[in-house]
Amino acid sequence: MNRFGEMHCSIAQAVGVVAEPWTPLILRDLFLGLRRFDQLSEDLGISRNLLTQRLDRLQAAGVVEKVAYQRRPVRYEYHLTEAGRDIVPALITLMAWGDRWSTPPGGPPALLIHSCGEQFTPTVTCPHCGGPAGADTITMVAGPGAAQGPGTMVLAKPGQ
Amino acid sequence: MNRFGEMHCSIAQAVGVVAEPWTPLILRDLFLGLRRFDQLSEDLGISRNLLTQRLDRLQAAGVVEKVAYQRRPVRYEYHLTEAGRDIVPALITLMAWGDRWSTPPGGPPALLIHSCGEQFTPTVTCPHCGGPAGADTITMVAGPGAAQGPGTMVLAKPGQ
DNA sequence: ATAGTCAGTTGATAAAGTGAACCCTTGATA
DNA sequence: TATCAAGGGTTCACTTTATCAACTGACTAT
Repeated sequence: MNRFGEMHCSIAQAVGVVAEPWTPLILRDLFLGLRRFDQLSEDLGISRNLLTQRLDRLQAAGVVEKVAYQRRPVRYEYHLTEAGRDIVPALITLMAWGDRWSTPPGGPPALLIHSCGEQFTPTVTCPHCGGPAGADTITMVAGPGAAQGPGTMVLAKPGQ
Repeated sequence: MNRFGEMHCSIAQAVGVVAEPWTPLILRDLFLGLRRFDQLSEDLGISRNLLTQRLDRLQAAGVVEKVAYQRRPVRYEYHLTEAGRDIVPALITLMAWGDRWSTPPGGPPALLIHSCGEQFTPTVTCPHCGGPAGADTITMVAGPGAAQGPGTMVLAKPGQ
């Protein structure tokens, strides 16, 4: 766990696990179906020792699992766990932001197809009313676990 | 622009801008209403030279703008631009993930209230059918701007 | 005159990341 | 029996980033 993981903030928690350099791209590749160390290494161009370290940390965080796919010699591949698959909505939301604000020449490199059959841009919504949830439609308030500490100046009440 | 910004992948684009260490937390604080250099520095505990550099990069990326709020002496504060406010859905999706998978003792540090009046957990959906968009309900396919290069092994067609 | 505020800059030290080469187990080939 | 190749790493020298503390500069308030 790094220093972000110690902050009393769920964004910092998430960032501490999945926003280290390269990690979001490792997760994307695992989602897209790459499984093997050498595939990830080749696709991303990340140095191999760092890939080892990242996969270890993701495994420790319960986001990725290492599975032996053969014996003699033992060889492993990496899969997303449930927690890992659950990060996909955040990844595609980031992807939509990237498409919108750094328009690549020639159009978006990738598109999303929903199980309903439509190509779509993911939208973050409130499950009660179905309306969009964005900077203009939400308010963040202190929750039951609010505490003082780094990164909590706004929400934590003094003296708590 | 760092090496992620050069990849032909919208996730890498977004990561290159908003997933450098500390940056998501800077954006969160700006969304929550912190504006001034010293407030950010104190709240986060980030070193001041790195905060300077991060704000410069965010400004260059068009995510943050620097506004003089007084003359004599000139003093600046930082605001989210439209692109910056548009990253909020991704931030709260990450926050929901953090709440779900690293349950903090005492409950979540922060809660979200939607403009409809309800406290909610953000959901990523397909705008056509309204259904949830997650690892099990989406497919990623090559888009018009697909190209070969680092991080594109799965989607880009060989020979393109 | 002295102290304090704000928004940084400077510089020494420590931590992370890079790139290339090497290692180990094993199956296949010469 | 070499020896080659595949897969999944580890080691090491080097470069880049980050941290921490102190300092600067332009002012205002006392």
